[in-house]
Amino acid sequence: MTAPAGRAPTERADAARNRLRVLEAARRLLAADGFTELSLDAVAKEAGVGVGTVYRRFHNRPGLVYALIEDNETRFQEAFTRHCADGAPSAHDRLRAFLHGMAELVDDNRELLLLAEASAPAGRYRSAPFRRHHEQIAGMVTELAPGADAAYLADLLLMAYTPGLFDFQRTERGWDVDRIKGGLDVLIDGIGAAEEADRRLSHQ
Amino acid sequence: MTAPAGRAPTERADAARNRLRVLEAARRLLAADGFTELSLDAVAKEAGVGVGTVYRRFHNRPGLVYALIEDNETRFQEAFTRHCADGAPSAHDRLRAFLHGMAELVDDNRELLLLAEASAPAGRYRSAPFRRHHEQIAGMVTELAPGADAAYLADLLLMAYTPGLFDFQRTERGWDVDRIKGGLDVLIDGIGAAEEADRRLSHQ
DNA sequence: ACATCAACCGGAGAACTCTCCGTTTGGTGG
DNA sequence: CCACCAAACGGAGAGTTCTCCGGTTGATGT
Repeated sequence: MTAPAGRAPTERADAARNRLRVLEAARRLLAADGFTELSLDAVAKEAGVGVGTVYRRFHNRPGLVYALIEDNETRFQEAFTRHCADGAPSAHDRLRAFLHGMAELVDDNRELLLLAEASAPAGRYRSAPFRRHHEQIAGMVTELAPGADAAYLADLLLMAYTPGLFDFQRTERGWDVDRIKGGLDVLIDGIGAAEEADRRLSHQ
Repeated sequence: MTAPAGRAPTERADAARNRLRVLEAARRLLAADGFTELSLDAVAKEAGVGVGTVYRRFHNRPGLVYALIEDNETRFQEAFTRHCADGAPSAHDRLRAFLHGMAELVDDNRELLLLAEASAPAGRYRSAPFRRHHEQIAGMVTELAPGADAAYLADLLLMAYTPGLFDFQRTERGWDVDRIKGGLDVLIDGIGAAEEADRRLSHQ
């Protein structure tokens, strides 16, 4: 009668049980074999279910891995919402907080994200998290620089968190998260400054 | 004696013959089956060589597809070099020309690039073209804004050409190339403006 | 011409992804 | 308690990717 509070209307008991089994099996295999590979075949075997079950529920590897990360993502969103409620910060400050927080979120889940997007990287732009983040960033950019192409700038800002790039910068280039945050700051200031310059020009 | 002018020192005749066969077979299959898939097994069969031969020479699908695009890339580089020779344009103008030209290059080869990075997207950052472009862009950014983190900004500018994103913007969002160029212009101006603002602040 | 050998060839085979569909089962209304 | 069926299960199988290694061959020096 009452929906089980977890998922969509009335998830069957066996489905719920198997969902947990699969997620736990995935965590177990990742802990054992490292974060560089995760065969869904192996996950199914470890979970004691058929491969069909795994694929029906999670669609593909990114789907499974995102399910593993979901909690961190919602915590990040809550933290951001809380920050916005504190003393009504300016668009500039909110954007900065969002981008910095995002950098930390991605850094914390670097290996998992990398694994997720090793396959099906094109699906990223259609995914729900990407769309949501895009909307949020575009909103703040519009506020900060009403004249600029907010949608495009939001795209580019989001690309800063592409797992492959992020990991490359952190690992191969040896940059720390602060350097990345600093780079993003330049961009934020640049967007604001370009807008200002634009305004001065057209109001001259 | 004389190197065959094509490749590394003394490519064997059979190797050269097979290389061409494979490339032609790939073009044939792409023309026939569309640009959404390209099985290297099928390419090998079509070319009349073993799969091992294909993989040894091109390593993986991106490798093969990049070989297919290589000509366009060198034409782009030559055009850019020519532009830089014309009347010594400013860093701002050169960067703008480079980014716009790149947008057209990527647009022209959209389908192939998308195909190439459908697998092995992480390899992108280590690839020779990426490194070369990065260096070129970073150089111009340094000239334009000596205070900013040129390496980071170059990374981000290059991410604008990620095949998945580019195709998404063009196809799903229905943007034309000019809109993308316009978005890049805002960024270029922003980088310059932020730098200027920075300078004013520190010289105050 | 011929011997030598590094480089190349080819395809069997291991591992993986994802689909398809016949079978089973949890939930519900009578 | 039972009958019903939408939903979930599972694993065989088709299609790929990529590796490995025994066999072959093109280039070179004599």
